[in-house]
Amino acid sequence: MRRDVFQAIADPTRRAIIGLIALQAMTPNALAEHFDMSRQAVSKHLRILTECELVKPEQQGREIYYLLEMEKMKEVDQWLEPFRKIWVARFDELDGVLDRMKKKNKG
Amino acid sequence: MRRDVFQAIADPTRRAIIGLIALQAMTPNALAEHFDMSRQAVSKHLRILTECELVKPEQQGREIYYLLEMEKMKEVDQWLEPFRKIWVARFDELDGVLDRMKKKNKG
DNA sequence: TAATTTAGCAACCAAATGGTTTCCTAAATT
DNA sequence: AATTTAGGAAACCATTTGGTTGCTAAATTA
Repeated sequence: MRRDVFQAIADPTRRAIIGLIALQAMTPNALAEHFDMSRQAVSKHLRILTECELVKPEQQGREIYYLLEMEKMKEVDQWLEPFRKIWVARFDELDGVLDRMKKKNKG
Repeated sequence: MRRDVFQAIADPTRRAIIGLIALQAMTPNALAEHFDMSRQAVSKHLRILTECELVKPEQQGREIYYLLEMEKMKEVDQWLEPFRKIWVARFDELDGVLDRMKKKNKG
């Protein structure tokens, strides 16, 4: 099976989990309360997130807190980077067009 | 089935397709030459990308050029935004720490 | 007009997903 | 010592994925 960030964020439940633990580390039980599914289903998502290294389990007594590995999130950002450049370039282009239009109207 | 940007970019072949057509619109056959799989397999990925509205087919004679819908890519960027804020905040925090260290060494 | 090229569509298949339920172990509580 | 609680592991299931091959239709070329 594929185990990378893109696989990790493909599922909406997993994106929601990421959103929740970004605010604060949480246990599987606490997380499960936010979803309409069994604790085990959430645990499975946590396992995938752990395998993708987007999340790190930290034992605390009999509880396990899952924390977000922010570094891994940057991989998505990095993949996006060249595309962001393209749309910024297009915006600048449009900017130039608008500029020329203004000048034309003035003159 | 789920049909959103995150599903679209989950597959490495699809990410590669996106990368290729970001440079220039391409036909399924032209795309297939870049991969070690059948033209039909690539076409299936194009269908998913089209359903996710990340790509737009444009008929030209008997050829169909697929172009990237850059706007849709921004949805990933938008989802990332709050997380980016967090890691920027952490960097600033670290910055503050380094600053205080410097001052301590000076004094 | 006949042959070729482009590309979508359908059927098929093995493997992966996303969920369930049941079971087990280890800590914490009584 | 017995019980409750937290949470992982396994078995199971339906659906989806990602690939294959074979077909057809339309446009192009000879």
